[in-house]
Amino acid sequence: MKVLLLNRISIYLTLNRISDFYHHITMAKEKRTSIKDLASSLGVSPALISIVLNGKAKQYRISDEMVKRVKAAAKEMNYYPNVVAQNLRGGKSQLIGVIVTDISNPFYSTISRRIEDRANELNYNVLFSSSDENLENTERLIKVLLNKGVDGLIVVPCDGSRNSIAELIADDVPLVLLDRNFPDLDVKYSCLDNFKATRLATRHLIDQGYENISVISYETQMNHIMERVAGYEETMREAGLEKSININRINLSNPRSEMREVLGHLFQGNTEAILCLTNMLSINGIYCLKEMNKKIPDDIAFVGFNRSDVFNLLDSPVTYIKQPIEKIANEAVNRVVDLISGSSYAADDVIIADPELVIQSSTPKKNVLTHT
Amino acid sequence: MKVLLLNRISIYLTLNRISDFYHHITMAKEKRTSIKDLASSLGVSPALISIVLNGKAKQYRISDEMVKRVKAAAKEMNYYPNVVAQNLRGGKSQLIGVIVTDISNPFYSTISRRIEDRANELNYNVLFSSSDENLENTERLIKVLLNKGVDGLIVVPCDGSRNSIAELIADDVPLVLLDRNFPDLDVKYSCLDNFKATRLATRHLIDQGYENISVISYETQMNHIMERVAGYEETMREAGLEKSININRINLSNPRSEMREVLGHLFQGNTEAILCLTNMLSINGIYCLKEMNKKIPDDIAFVGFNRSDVFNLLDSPVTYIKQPIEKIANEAVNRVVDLISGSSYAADDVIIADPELVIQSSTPKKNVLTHT
DNA sequence: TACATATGCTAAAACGATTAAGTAAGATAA
DNA sequence: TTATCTTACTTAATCGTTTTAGCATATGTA
Repeated sequence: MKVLLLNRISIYLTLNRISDFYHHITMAKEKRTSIKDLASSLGVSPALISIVLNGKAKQYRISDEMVKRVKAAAKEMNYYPNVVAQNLRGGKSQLIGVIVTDISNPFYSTISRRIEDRANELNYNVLFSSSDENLENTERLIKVLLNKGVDGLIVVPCDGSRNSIAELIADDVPLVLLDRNFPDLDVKYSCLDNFKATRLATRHLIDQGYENISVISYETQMNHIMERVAGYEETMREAGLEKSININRINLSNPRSEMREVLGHLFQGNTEAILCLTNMLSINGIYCLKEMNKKIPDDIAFVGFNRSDVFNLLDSPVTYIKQPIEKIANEAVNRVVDLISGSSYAADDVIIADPELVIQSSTPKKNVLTHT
Repeated sequence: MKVLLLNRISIYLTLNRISDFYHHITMAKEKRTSIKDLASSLGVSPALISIVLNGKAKQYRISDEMVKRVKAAAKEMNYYPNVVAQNLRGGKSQLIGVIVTDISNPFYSTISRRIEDRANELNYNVLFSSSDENLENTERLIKVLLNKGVDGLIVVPCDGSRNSIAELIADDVPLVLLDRNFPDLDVKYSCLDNFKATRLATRHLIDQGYENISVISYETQMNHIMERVAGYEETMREAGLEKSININRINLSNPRSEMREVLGHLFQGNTEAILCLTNMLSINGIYCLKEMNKKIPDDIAFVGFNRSDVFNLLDSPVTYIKQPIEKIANEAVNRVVDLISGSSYAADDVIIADPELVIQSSTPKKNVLTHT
């Protein structure tokens, strides 16, 4: 359009004037309509416009006639409010800040997608960011997001972030923890029932006839992992298998080589079944087993955590613990919006979602294999 | 802290007064330091503070003595600027809106992560959203993001969005297309060299001795897919294999069953090698081949698109076309920031990134298999 | 002595929206 | 007739920052 116009008109212009014309176009670039523009175009005060467009016409006894005119003008002049100004004035930004550990991690990208959709349903937008499980990043991102004027936060807290989270609570920032929580803090959260998750998996393995069940976990103080470990331990103990409890912790700085080492150990012992406590550990484990030419389930039974395409591609698809991602994400958003606006979308103060065990052929009845 | 304090003092208070006290605490909640606070604490004007903290002291001939005092006070009172106010004043939000088709798709979540990081490096934040390849969603999201006051947009355009994109350009919205583009529009973009990508793959297959190479694509008018098809076709023609050109298009509404059908056809014909034009098609293809008990590469050679964990888990890891995701994401951000602020971070006006072919054992020399 | 120049700062408007408080004009009541 | 109440608006302050224009005071020059 612009170019067409320029071509048509420039016929009549000297070179000098063309640049004037250009300048004029640039200057004339339709600035976004503000409340003032609407006001002066209707010959009324800016306040009136604001009142009408915020649905407070009744309260301020603005005439129906005027309300109509204002709305018509707003539509015609394509007015939409400047969120930055609204935000400064002390209003809300309709923005939720989300900190996950890594948005490119399939678990968190799936959860983020659902957070996005739910937030949109409730008329919020989402600022995502990734902490890389790093405390400094987490603290920086919290500051950045608050500084951006987000109305509330959904945070996957990393190791060591307890105090930062406590500060947020003390400052009355609307906050919901996701995926993990700090049981000693009075904070809202939306998590898997991690204890039940490994309990379910361990019970299943025991029911299938396995006794020497080993866990692969990683080094952390985070509550969600400790719960997973506890679920395994307690179930083993209940079954009188306390002597077989075997927990292997991997340092995340070099997961592949540490996994190799751990698996090497396990095969020197009498481990019959492996339970991996995270998705990343599961996938690494599967890769390493393949490297070592060990077959699931012939050489070892295997239970993974969270779905992965990789699980279903094996000759024996992998039994895994499935999280109700939709529910966890939905309720996190519901809760934070409740905190922000006093609404009551959330089913509960705190969400501890039930896991599901998707049973596939990586965990067959043990006697089928050994006694036939 | 708050609770401790409350307990101590409440001893002396009636119930009524406790709520007063609570109210008082809430009111007293340390408000964030503003420029005004600094100014009055130093007995100078707010302008001076702003000038000093923006490094314009020289320009405004502020004394060195004063500069020191201001900086010391700012540090001591833990001042940091209110970004919302800065944005209002400067008309910028330091926000980039990003529309991908689905943030939970591994390709886009990986690219989003890099967009996030690069944007942060340039002092921007990112609003992500997902269009689900849907035109209405795309148009709605563009509006929503502009309403949020984003300074610029990075968009993965969906089928049929040409006109919406053209409008954005006409409105001078800083915009960079990602992953796909419209060659007839004068718009910035950051994409893979799609033609070269399939050219590379097809060439490789031909070099390995395959002649009957079939492509699996999907129904779309989008340029990036047409380029991929063209790269294949032209390479086949150059090699004198025009008669073997075989392009199969799948409707995305039901990919798995359509894939089964297509593969069934291919096995009835004389296809020796399959080239899948997207990651999703590749993974679906691999699943279906497994279902059909067909082995890669014994029964058929296979080239995939974009990396996937699945590719490397097969007995013969899959040869695939690798995109320089980092570069594509980086340059998209660079470009849009350049458009917004007149900087010049981007290497070029338009980025057409070189693909890389990661050669693995799914595409062995043909004669090795057939003539030994 | 008078004028110009340098120095070191301040005043005030602006960005766009919201809202408590106020006002003017007409209607109603005493 | 005067006081009171409605109605339908407006005024002006405010959020926190930036920036242009200006104002004293001090110093230098002729």
